[in-house]
Amino acid sequence: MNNRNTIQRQLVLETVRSMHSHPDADQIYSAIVKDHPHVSKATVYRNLNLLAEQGQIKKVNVSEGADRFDFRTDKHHHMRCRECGRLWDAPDGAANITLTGNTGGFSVEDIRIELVGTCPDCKRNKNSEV
Amino acid sequence: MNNRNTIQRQLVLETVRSMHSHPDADQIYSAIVKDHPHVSKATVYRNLNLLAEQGQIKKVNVSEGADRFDFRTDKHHHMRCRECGRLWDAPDGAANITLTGNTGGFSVEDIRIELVGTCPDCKRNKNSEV
DNA sequence: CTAGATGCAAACGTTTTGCAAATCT
DNA sequence: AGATTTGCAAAACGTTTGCATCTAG
Repeated sequence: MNNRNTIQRQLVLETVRSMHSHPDADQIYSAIVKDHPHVSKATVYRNLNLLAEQGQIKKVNVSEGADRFDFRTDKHHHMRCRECGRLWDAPDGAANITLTGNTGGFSVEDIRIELVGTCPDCKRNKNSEV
Repeated sequence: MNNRNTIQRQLVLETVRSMHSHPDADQIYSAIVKDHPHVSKATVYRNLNLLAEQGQIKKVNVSEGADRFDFRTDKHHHMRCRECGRLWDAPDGAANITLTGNTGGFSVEDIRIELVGTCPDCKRNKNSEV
């Protein structure tokens, strides 16, 4: 049997599903530990990886800092604000990528896209700083 | 004055320019230390970051493992082989991305694309394994 | 009963940092 | 001379691992 239903695993899954802010492992761990001080960070990491492998959650690799985790498992892109570091979901159809064939014998199996820029909140702050 | 012309900085720049295999900091360091045993890894890191900031080389963030460095500074995408980990330049026009406007007030300033798959070499090895 | 999961602490790989000494300009 | 850069070692950071213990099925 693989995939036992431990309290820890349920907690990790529930916590990721409840946090819609693309948290990293540490934020998920902190949220869990608040109510369950006995849970260890290693277990959180192990379960995040396992749940991501199983497709129950998604691991989002970002170009700066720790990996984020996403309760959304459907295909969508992310926008990272270079000011505050927050990750945003790109609206459906915001970015469209097409492979135009010639990859010189390299088989493309996955495409990772990250839109980097400035979020509305940080744009506002920048303006008011002037 | 910013940007002194130290031997170490020249070495880092020359070494990156001479290695066309998308090396990581450690590989660049090893290549330098071979002939200049006194150079420290911290200096290599500091210069790689500085040269990348100045646009003389490019830092390529990949979704697995250490950052790579690229002598090419022109805009192009990369393909990462999940078998051997090597990075390949995507031929011009291999991938085409278009922003279709609606990013909900988020200003996109940069688009990072990584094509993940299997390189020709590793495809060949896989077949002969069967 | 036992394969699988946990907690802990220690190790890991990558990168940055504090500081005194050295070096460019 | 003076600001910048270096080397070194130590720390930071995010993540994984070894191992003895525990637990779900």
